[in-house]
Amino acid sequence: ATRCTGGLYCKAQRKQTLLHFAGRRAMDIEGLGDKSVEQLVDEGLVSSPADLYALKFDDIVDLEGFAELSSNKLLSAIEDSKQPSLARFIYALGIPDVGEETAKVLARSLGSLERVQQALPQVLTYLPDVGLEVAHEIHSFFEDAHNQQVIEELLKHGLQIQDQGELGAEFSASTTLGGFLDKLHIPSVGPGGAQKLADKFGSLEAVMNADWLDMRQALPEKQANSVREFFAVEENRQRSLTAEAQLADFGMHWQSEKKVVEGLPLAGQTWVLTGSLELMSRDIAKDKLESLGAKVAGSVSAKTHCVVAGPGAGSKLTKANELGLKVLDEEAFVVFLSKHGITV
DNA sequence: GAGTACAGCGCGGACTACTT
DNA sequence: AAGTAGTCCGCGCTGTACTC
Repeated sequence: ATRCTGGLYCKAQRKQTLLHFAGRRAMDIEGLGDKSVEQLVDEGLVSSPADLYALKFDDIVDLEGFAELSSNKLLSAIEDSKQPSLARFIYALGIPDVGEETAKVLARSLGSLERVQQALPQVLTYLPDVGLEVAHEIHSFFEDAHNQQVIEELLKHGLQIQDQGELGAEFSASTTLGGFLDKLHIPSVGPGGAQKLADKFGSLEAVMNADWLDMRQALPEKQANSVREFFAVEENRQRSLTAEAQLADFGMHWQSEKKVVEGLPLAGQTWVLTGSLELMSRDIAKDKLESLGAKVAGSVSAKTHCVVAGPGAGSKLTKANELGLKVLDEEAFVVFLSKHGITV
C-alpha cells in the first residue's frame, strides 16, 4: 500500500490516527468525532493519542461547540477509556495491516503488550494468518521511536491494559523444533528435511554445531551442505539464536506435536452473517459464535459451514444457495444457540 | 522422492453505498 | 450524520505441477 510519508509532520495523518484511536471499535471515546479532532489538532492541543489524556477542562472549553457540558462529557469519556482490553488497544494503535481480527490474534496468543512489542518477525509468523509481510509491519511499528514514546506516555497517563496474561494455546501449540528450523528457510531444506534435523539433533545448538558425519546421517549430501553453509554465516547464526531465545523467553518449549483438538463445538468452522439481524446485534451474534469456537468471516465461500441470513440478505445468501450451504434464518439461529446453552 | 515455484482461493481490512 | 451491508484488493495459505 502507498501511504502519505509525512509521518509525524502530516496533520491529516495525525487526525486519521486519532479518529481511529477513538473509534467505537477501538478505544470507544464518545464525542471525539471529525469536528473535535479537527479542532484539537489545528489548535495544537493534541498531536498524538497520548495527548488526549493530558487534556484539561480549560483547554477545550473555549473550542467551538464545546461549552461546559460537552467539555465535561468528553473528559469523562476519555477517562472511561483508560481500561481497554489488550486487543482493543492494539487495534487502536492503527498498525498497518492490523485490523480487529489480527489484533485479537496478537492479544490472545501473546497475552501481553510487552510481548507484542518485543516480538521478532520470525516469532510473529507463528501466529495464524500472520505472514512475513504483516510480521514486519508489526515489528517495525513497535521499533519506531515515536510510536514507542506514544505508548510509553499513554501508560504514564494511567492507561491500564486489561487481560494481560499467559501465552495462548494457539501459539504454544504451533511451535516445534522442526517447524522452527523450517522457518529459517535454509535453501534446499523444506519441512521434511527440517523435521529430520529436529529428530536427529533435538536442539538448535546441536544442529548448528553438528559435525559433518552426524549431519550426513540426518540428510543427503546436498542438503547437509546447505545447512552447514547456512550456519557458517554469522548473521544467520545470530538471527536463529535470537529468535529461539525469544521463543524460550516467551515461555515456549518445543513440543513434538502441533495438533490441539479444541473442545469447542464449532471449532474449525467458518460462519457468515448477512442481512440485518433483528433479535441481536451483529457484534453480539459474532461474539456468541466465536465463543463456540467458530470463525466469523465476511464473505461466503466453499469453505463456509453455515450462513445466518436475516431479512434483506443479498448476494451472500444467493451465493450460499448456489453452493448448497446450510442457511439458518435468525429464528433458527437463536434456537441453535440455545441448544448450546447460549441464551439471547 | 523431496524441494520449489506458481496459481487460485479464502479471508481480513479498507473503502463505498445505502438506509434510517 | 451515523451505522451497517456490500464490494474490492492484497496477504497468507493450500494444493499442484515442475525440477533436481
